[in-house]
Amino acid sequence: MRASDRAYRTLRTEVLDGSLEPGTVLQEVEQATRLGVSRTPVREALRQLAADGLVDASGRGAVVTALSRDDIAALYELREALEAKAAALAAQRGDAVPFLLIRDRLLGAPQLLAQGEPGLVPYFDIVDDLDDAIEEAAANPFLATALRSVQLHSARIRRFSRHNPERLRAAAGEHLLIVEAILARDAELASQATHVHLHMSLTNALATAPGTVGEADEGTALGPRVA
Amino acid sequence: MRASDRAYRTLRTEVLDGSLEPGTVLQEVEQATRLGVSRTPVREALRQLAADGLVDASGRGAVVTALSRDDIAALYELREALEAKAAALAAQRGDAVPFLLIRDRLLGAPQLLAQGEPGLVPYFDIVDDLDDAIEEAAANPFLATALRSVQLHSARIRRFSRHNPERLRAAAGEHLLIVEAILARDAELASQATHVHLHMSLTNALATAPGTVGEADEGTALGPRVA
DNA sequence: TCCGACCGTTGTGTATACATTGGAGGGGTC
DNA sequence: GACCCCTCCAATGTATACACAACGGTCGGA
Repeated sequence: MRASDRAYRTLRTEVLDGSLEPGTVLQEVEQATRLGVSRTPVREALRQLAADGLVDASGRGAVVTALSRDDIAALYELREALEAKAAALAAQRGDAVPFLLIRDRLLGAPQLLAQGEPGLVPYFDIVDDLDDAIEEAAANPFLATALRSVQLHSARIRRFSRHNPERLRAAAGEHLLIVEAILARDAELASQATHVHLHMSLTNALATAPGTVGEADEGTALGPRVA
Repeated sequence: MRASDRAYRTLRTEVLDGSLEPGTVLQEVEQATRLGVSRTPVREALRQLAADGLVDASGRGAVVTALSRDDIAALYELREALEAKAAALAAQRGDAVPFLLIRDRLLGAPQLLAQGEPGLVPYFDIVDDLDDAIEEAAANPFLATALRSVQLHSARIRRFSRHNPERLRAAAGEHLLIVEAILARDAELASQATHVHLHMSLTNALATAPGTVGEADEGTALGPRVA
């Protein structure tokens, strides 16, 4: 694998899981040293992250972007537009088979979630596979690109709902409803069920998320951190 | 301005206006020579174009992407989801002033279009300013990013409607309806008016566009061209 | 003591040299 | 004659060197 890809994936993972907090300044030389590659692939990775909206490259050094509560609300507005459309298209066009499989897996989700922490990974695998199945069924490359972008940012929020099993159980039910609507080829219902799911999800996210995702509580006057 | 920005803008303009046709292979050394810069900024520009979806960078050399009729339909599906949402948000949140100004300008659009070719630039300026005003009024940075992406691809299609004054006059009326809905703070109407406009626009685009936008009719067996 | 200018340091932008990979073409063999 | 393999070449990937611009610190003057 190319060094630039490794650099990109490493940095992206660190931004998504919060080990690189918002406000962190990523400097080319510094990251090149840390990642054991030269500046060239790091530059490329930082440009990519900037295109993703995960860092802000204006000026000197790339700064990891913050996700304010307003940003989360805005992200969900976009998700609603995109995912409702995607669900509707999937209901119209999609092949039933993958959704049948996902339905079965979703029916087992409450058991998974009852296991606590170890069940979370397989649970989120189901949700991710559902996203992929809808994206595939919608058969629209432009929509797919836009969906991947919002999924990227949504991943930064997900870690807050990880510790809310009650919400996850409810979400599993909402996902099931979406799958049923797609299987019934009811585009309108699929769209509305998605709308409902995102509304509940946003409510939970805003209730769970701190003022600004990942922003350090200590030392706001310390200026940007350099990692 | 940075050399990489100049390279990016030059290449992007050439892709959008069709002077670099789909299938054209853009090689780093070649473009570096042509644009009078080194490979480094060209690499950056090509990466950016790939992120935009204007070139396909898989494998060796970046290939200018084609826009099939299916792609155009898919693009309009995404536009509908995004622009309907944006118009609705603009109706809910937007400041009326910019839309009042645009309404006045749109009322003069038929006169502009009656001038033929010289009126086209100011006409499309009005449309672009309306897009910007809606984007601004929607006050959603994620939606704004997605909108800019579809506008980029839409620009590749626009040159087909340039020579259809009748359609442009109708489109001006549809835009006016959207503006009126936003001014009336009627989110549902703004959304539906956008839906209608895009439906008509797509119908026209598919009627006007060749099988694959910009694809050479001669020599499909010649393999990719190198520019 | 405070303000401003100059210089040093640091970081990014660009160019170029070197490494590596992928592919095309030719030759050999089955 | 066709297919496979080997070799060579060209284009991309990576590293590094150089140039320029911005920020900070210090020194001098008011």
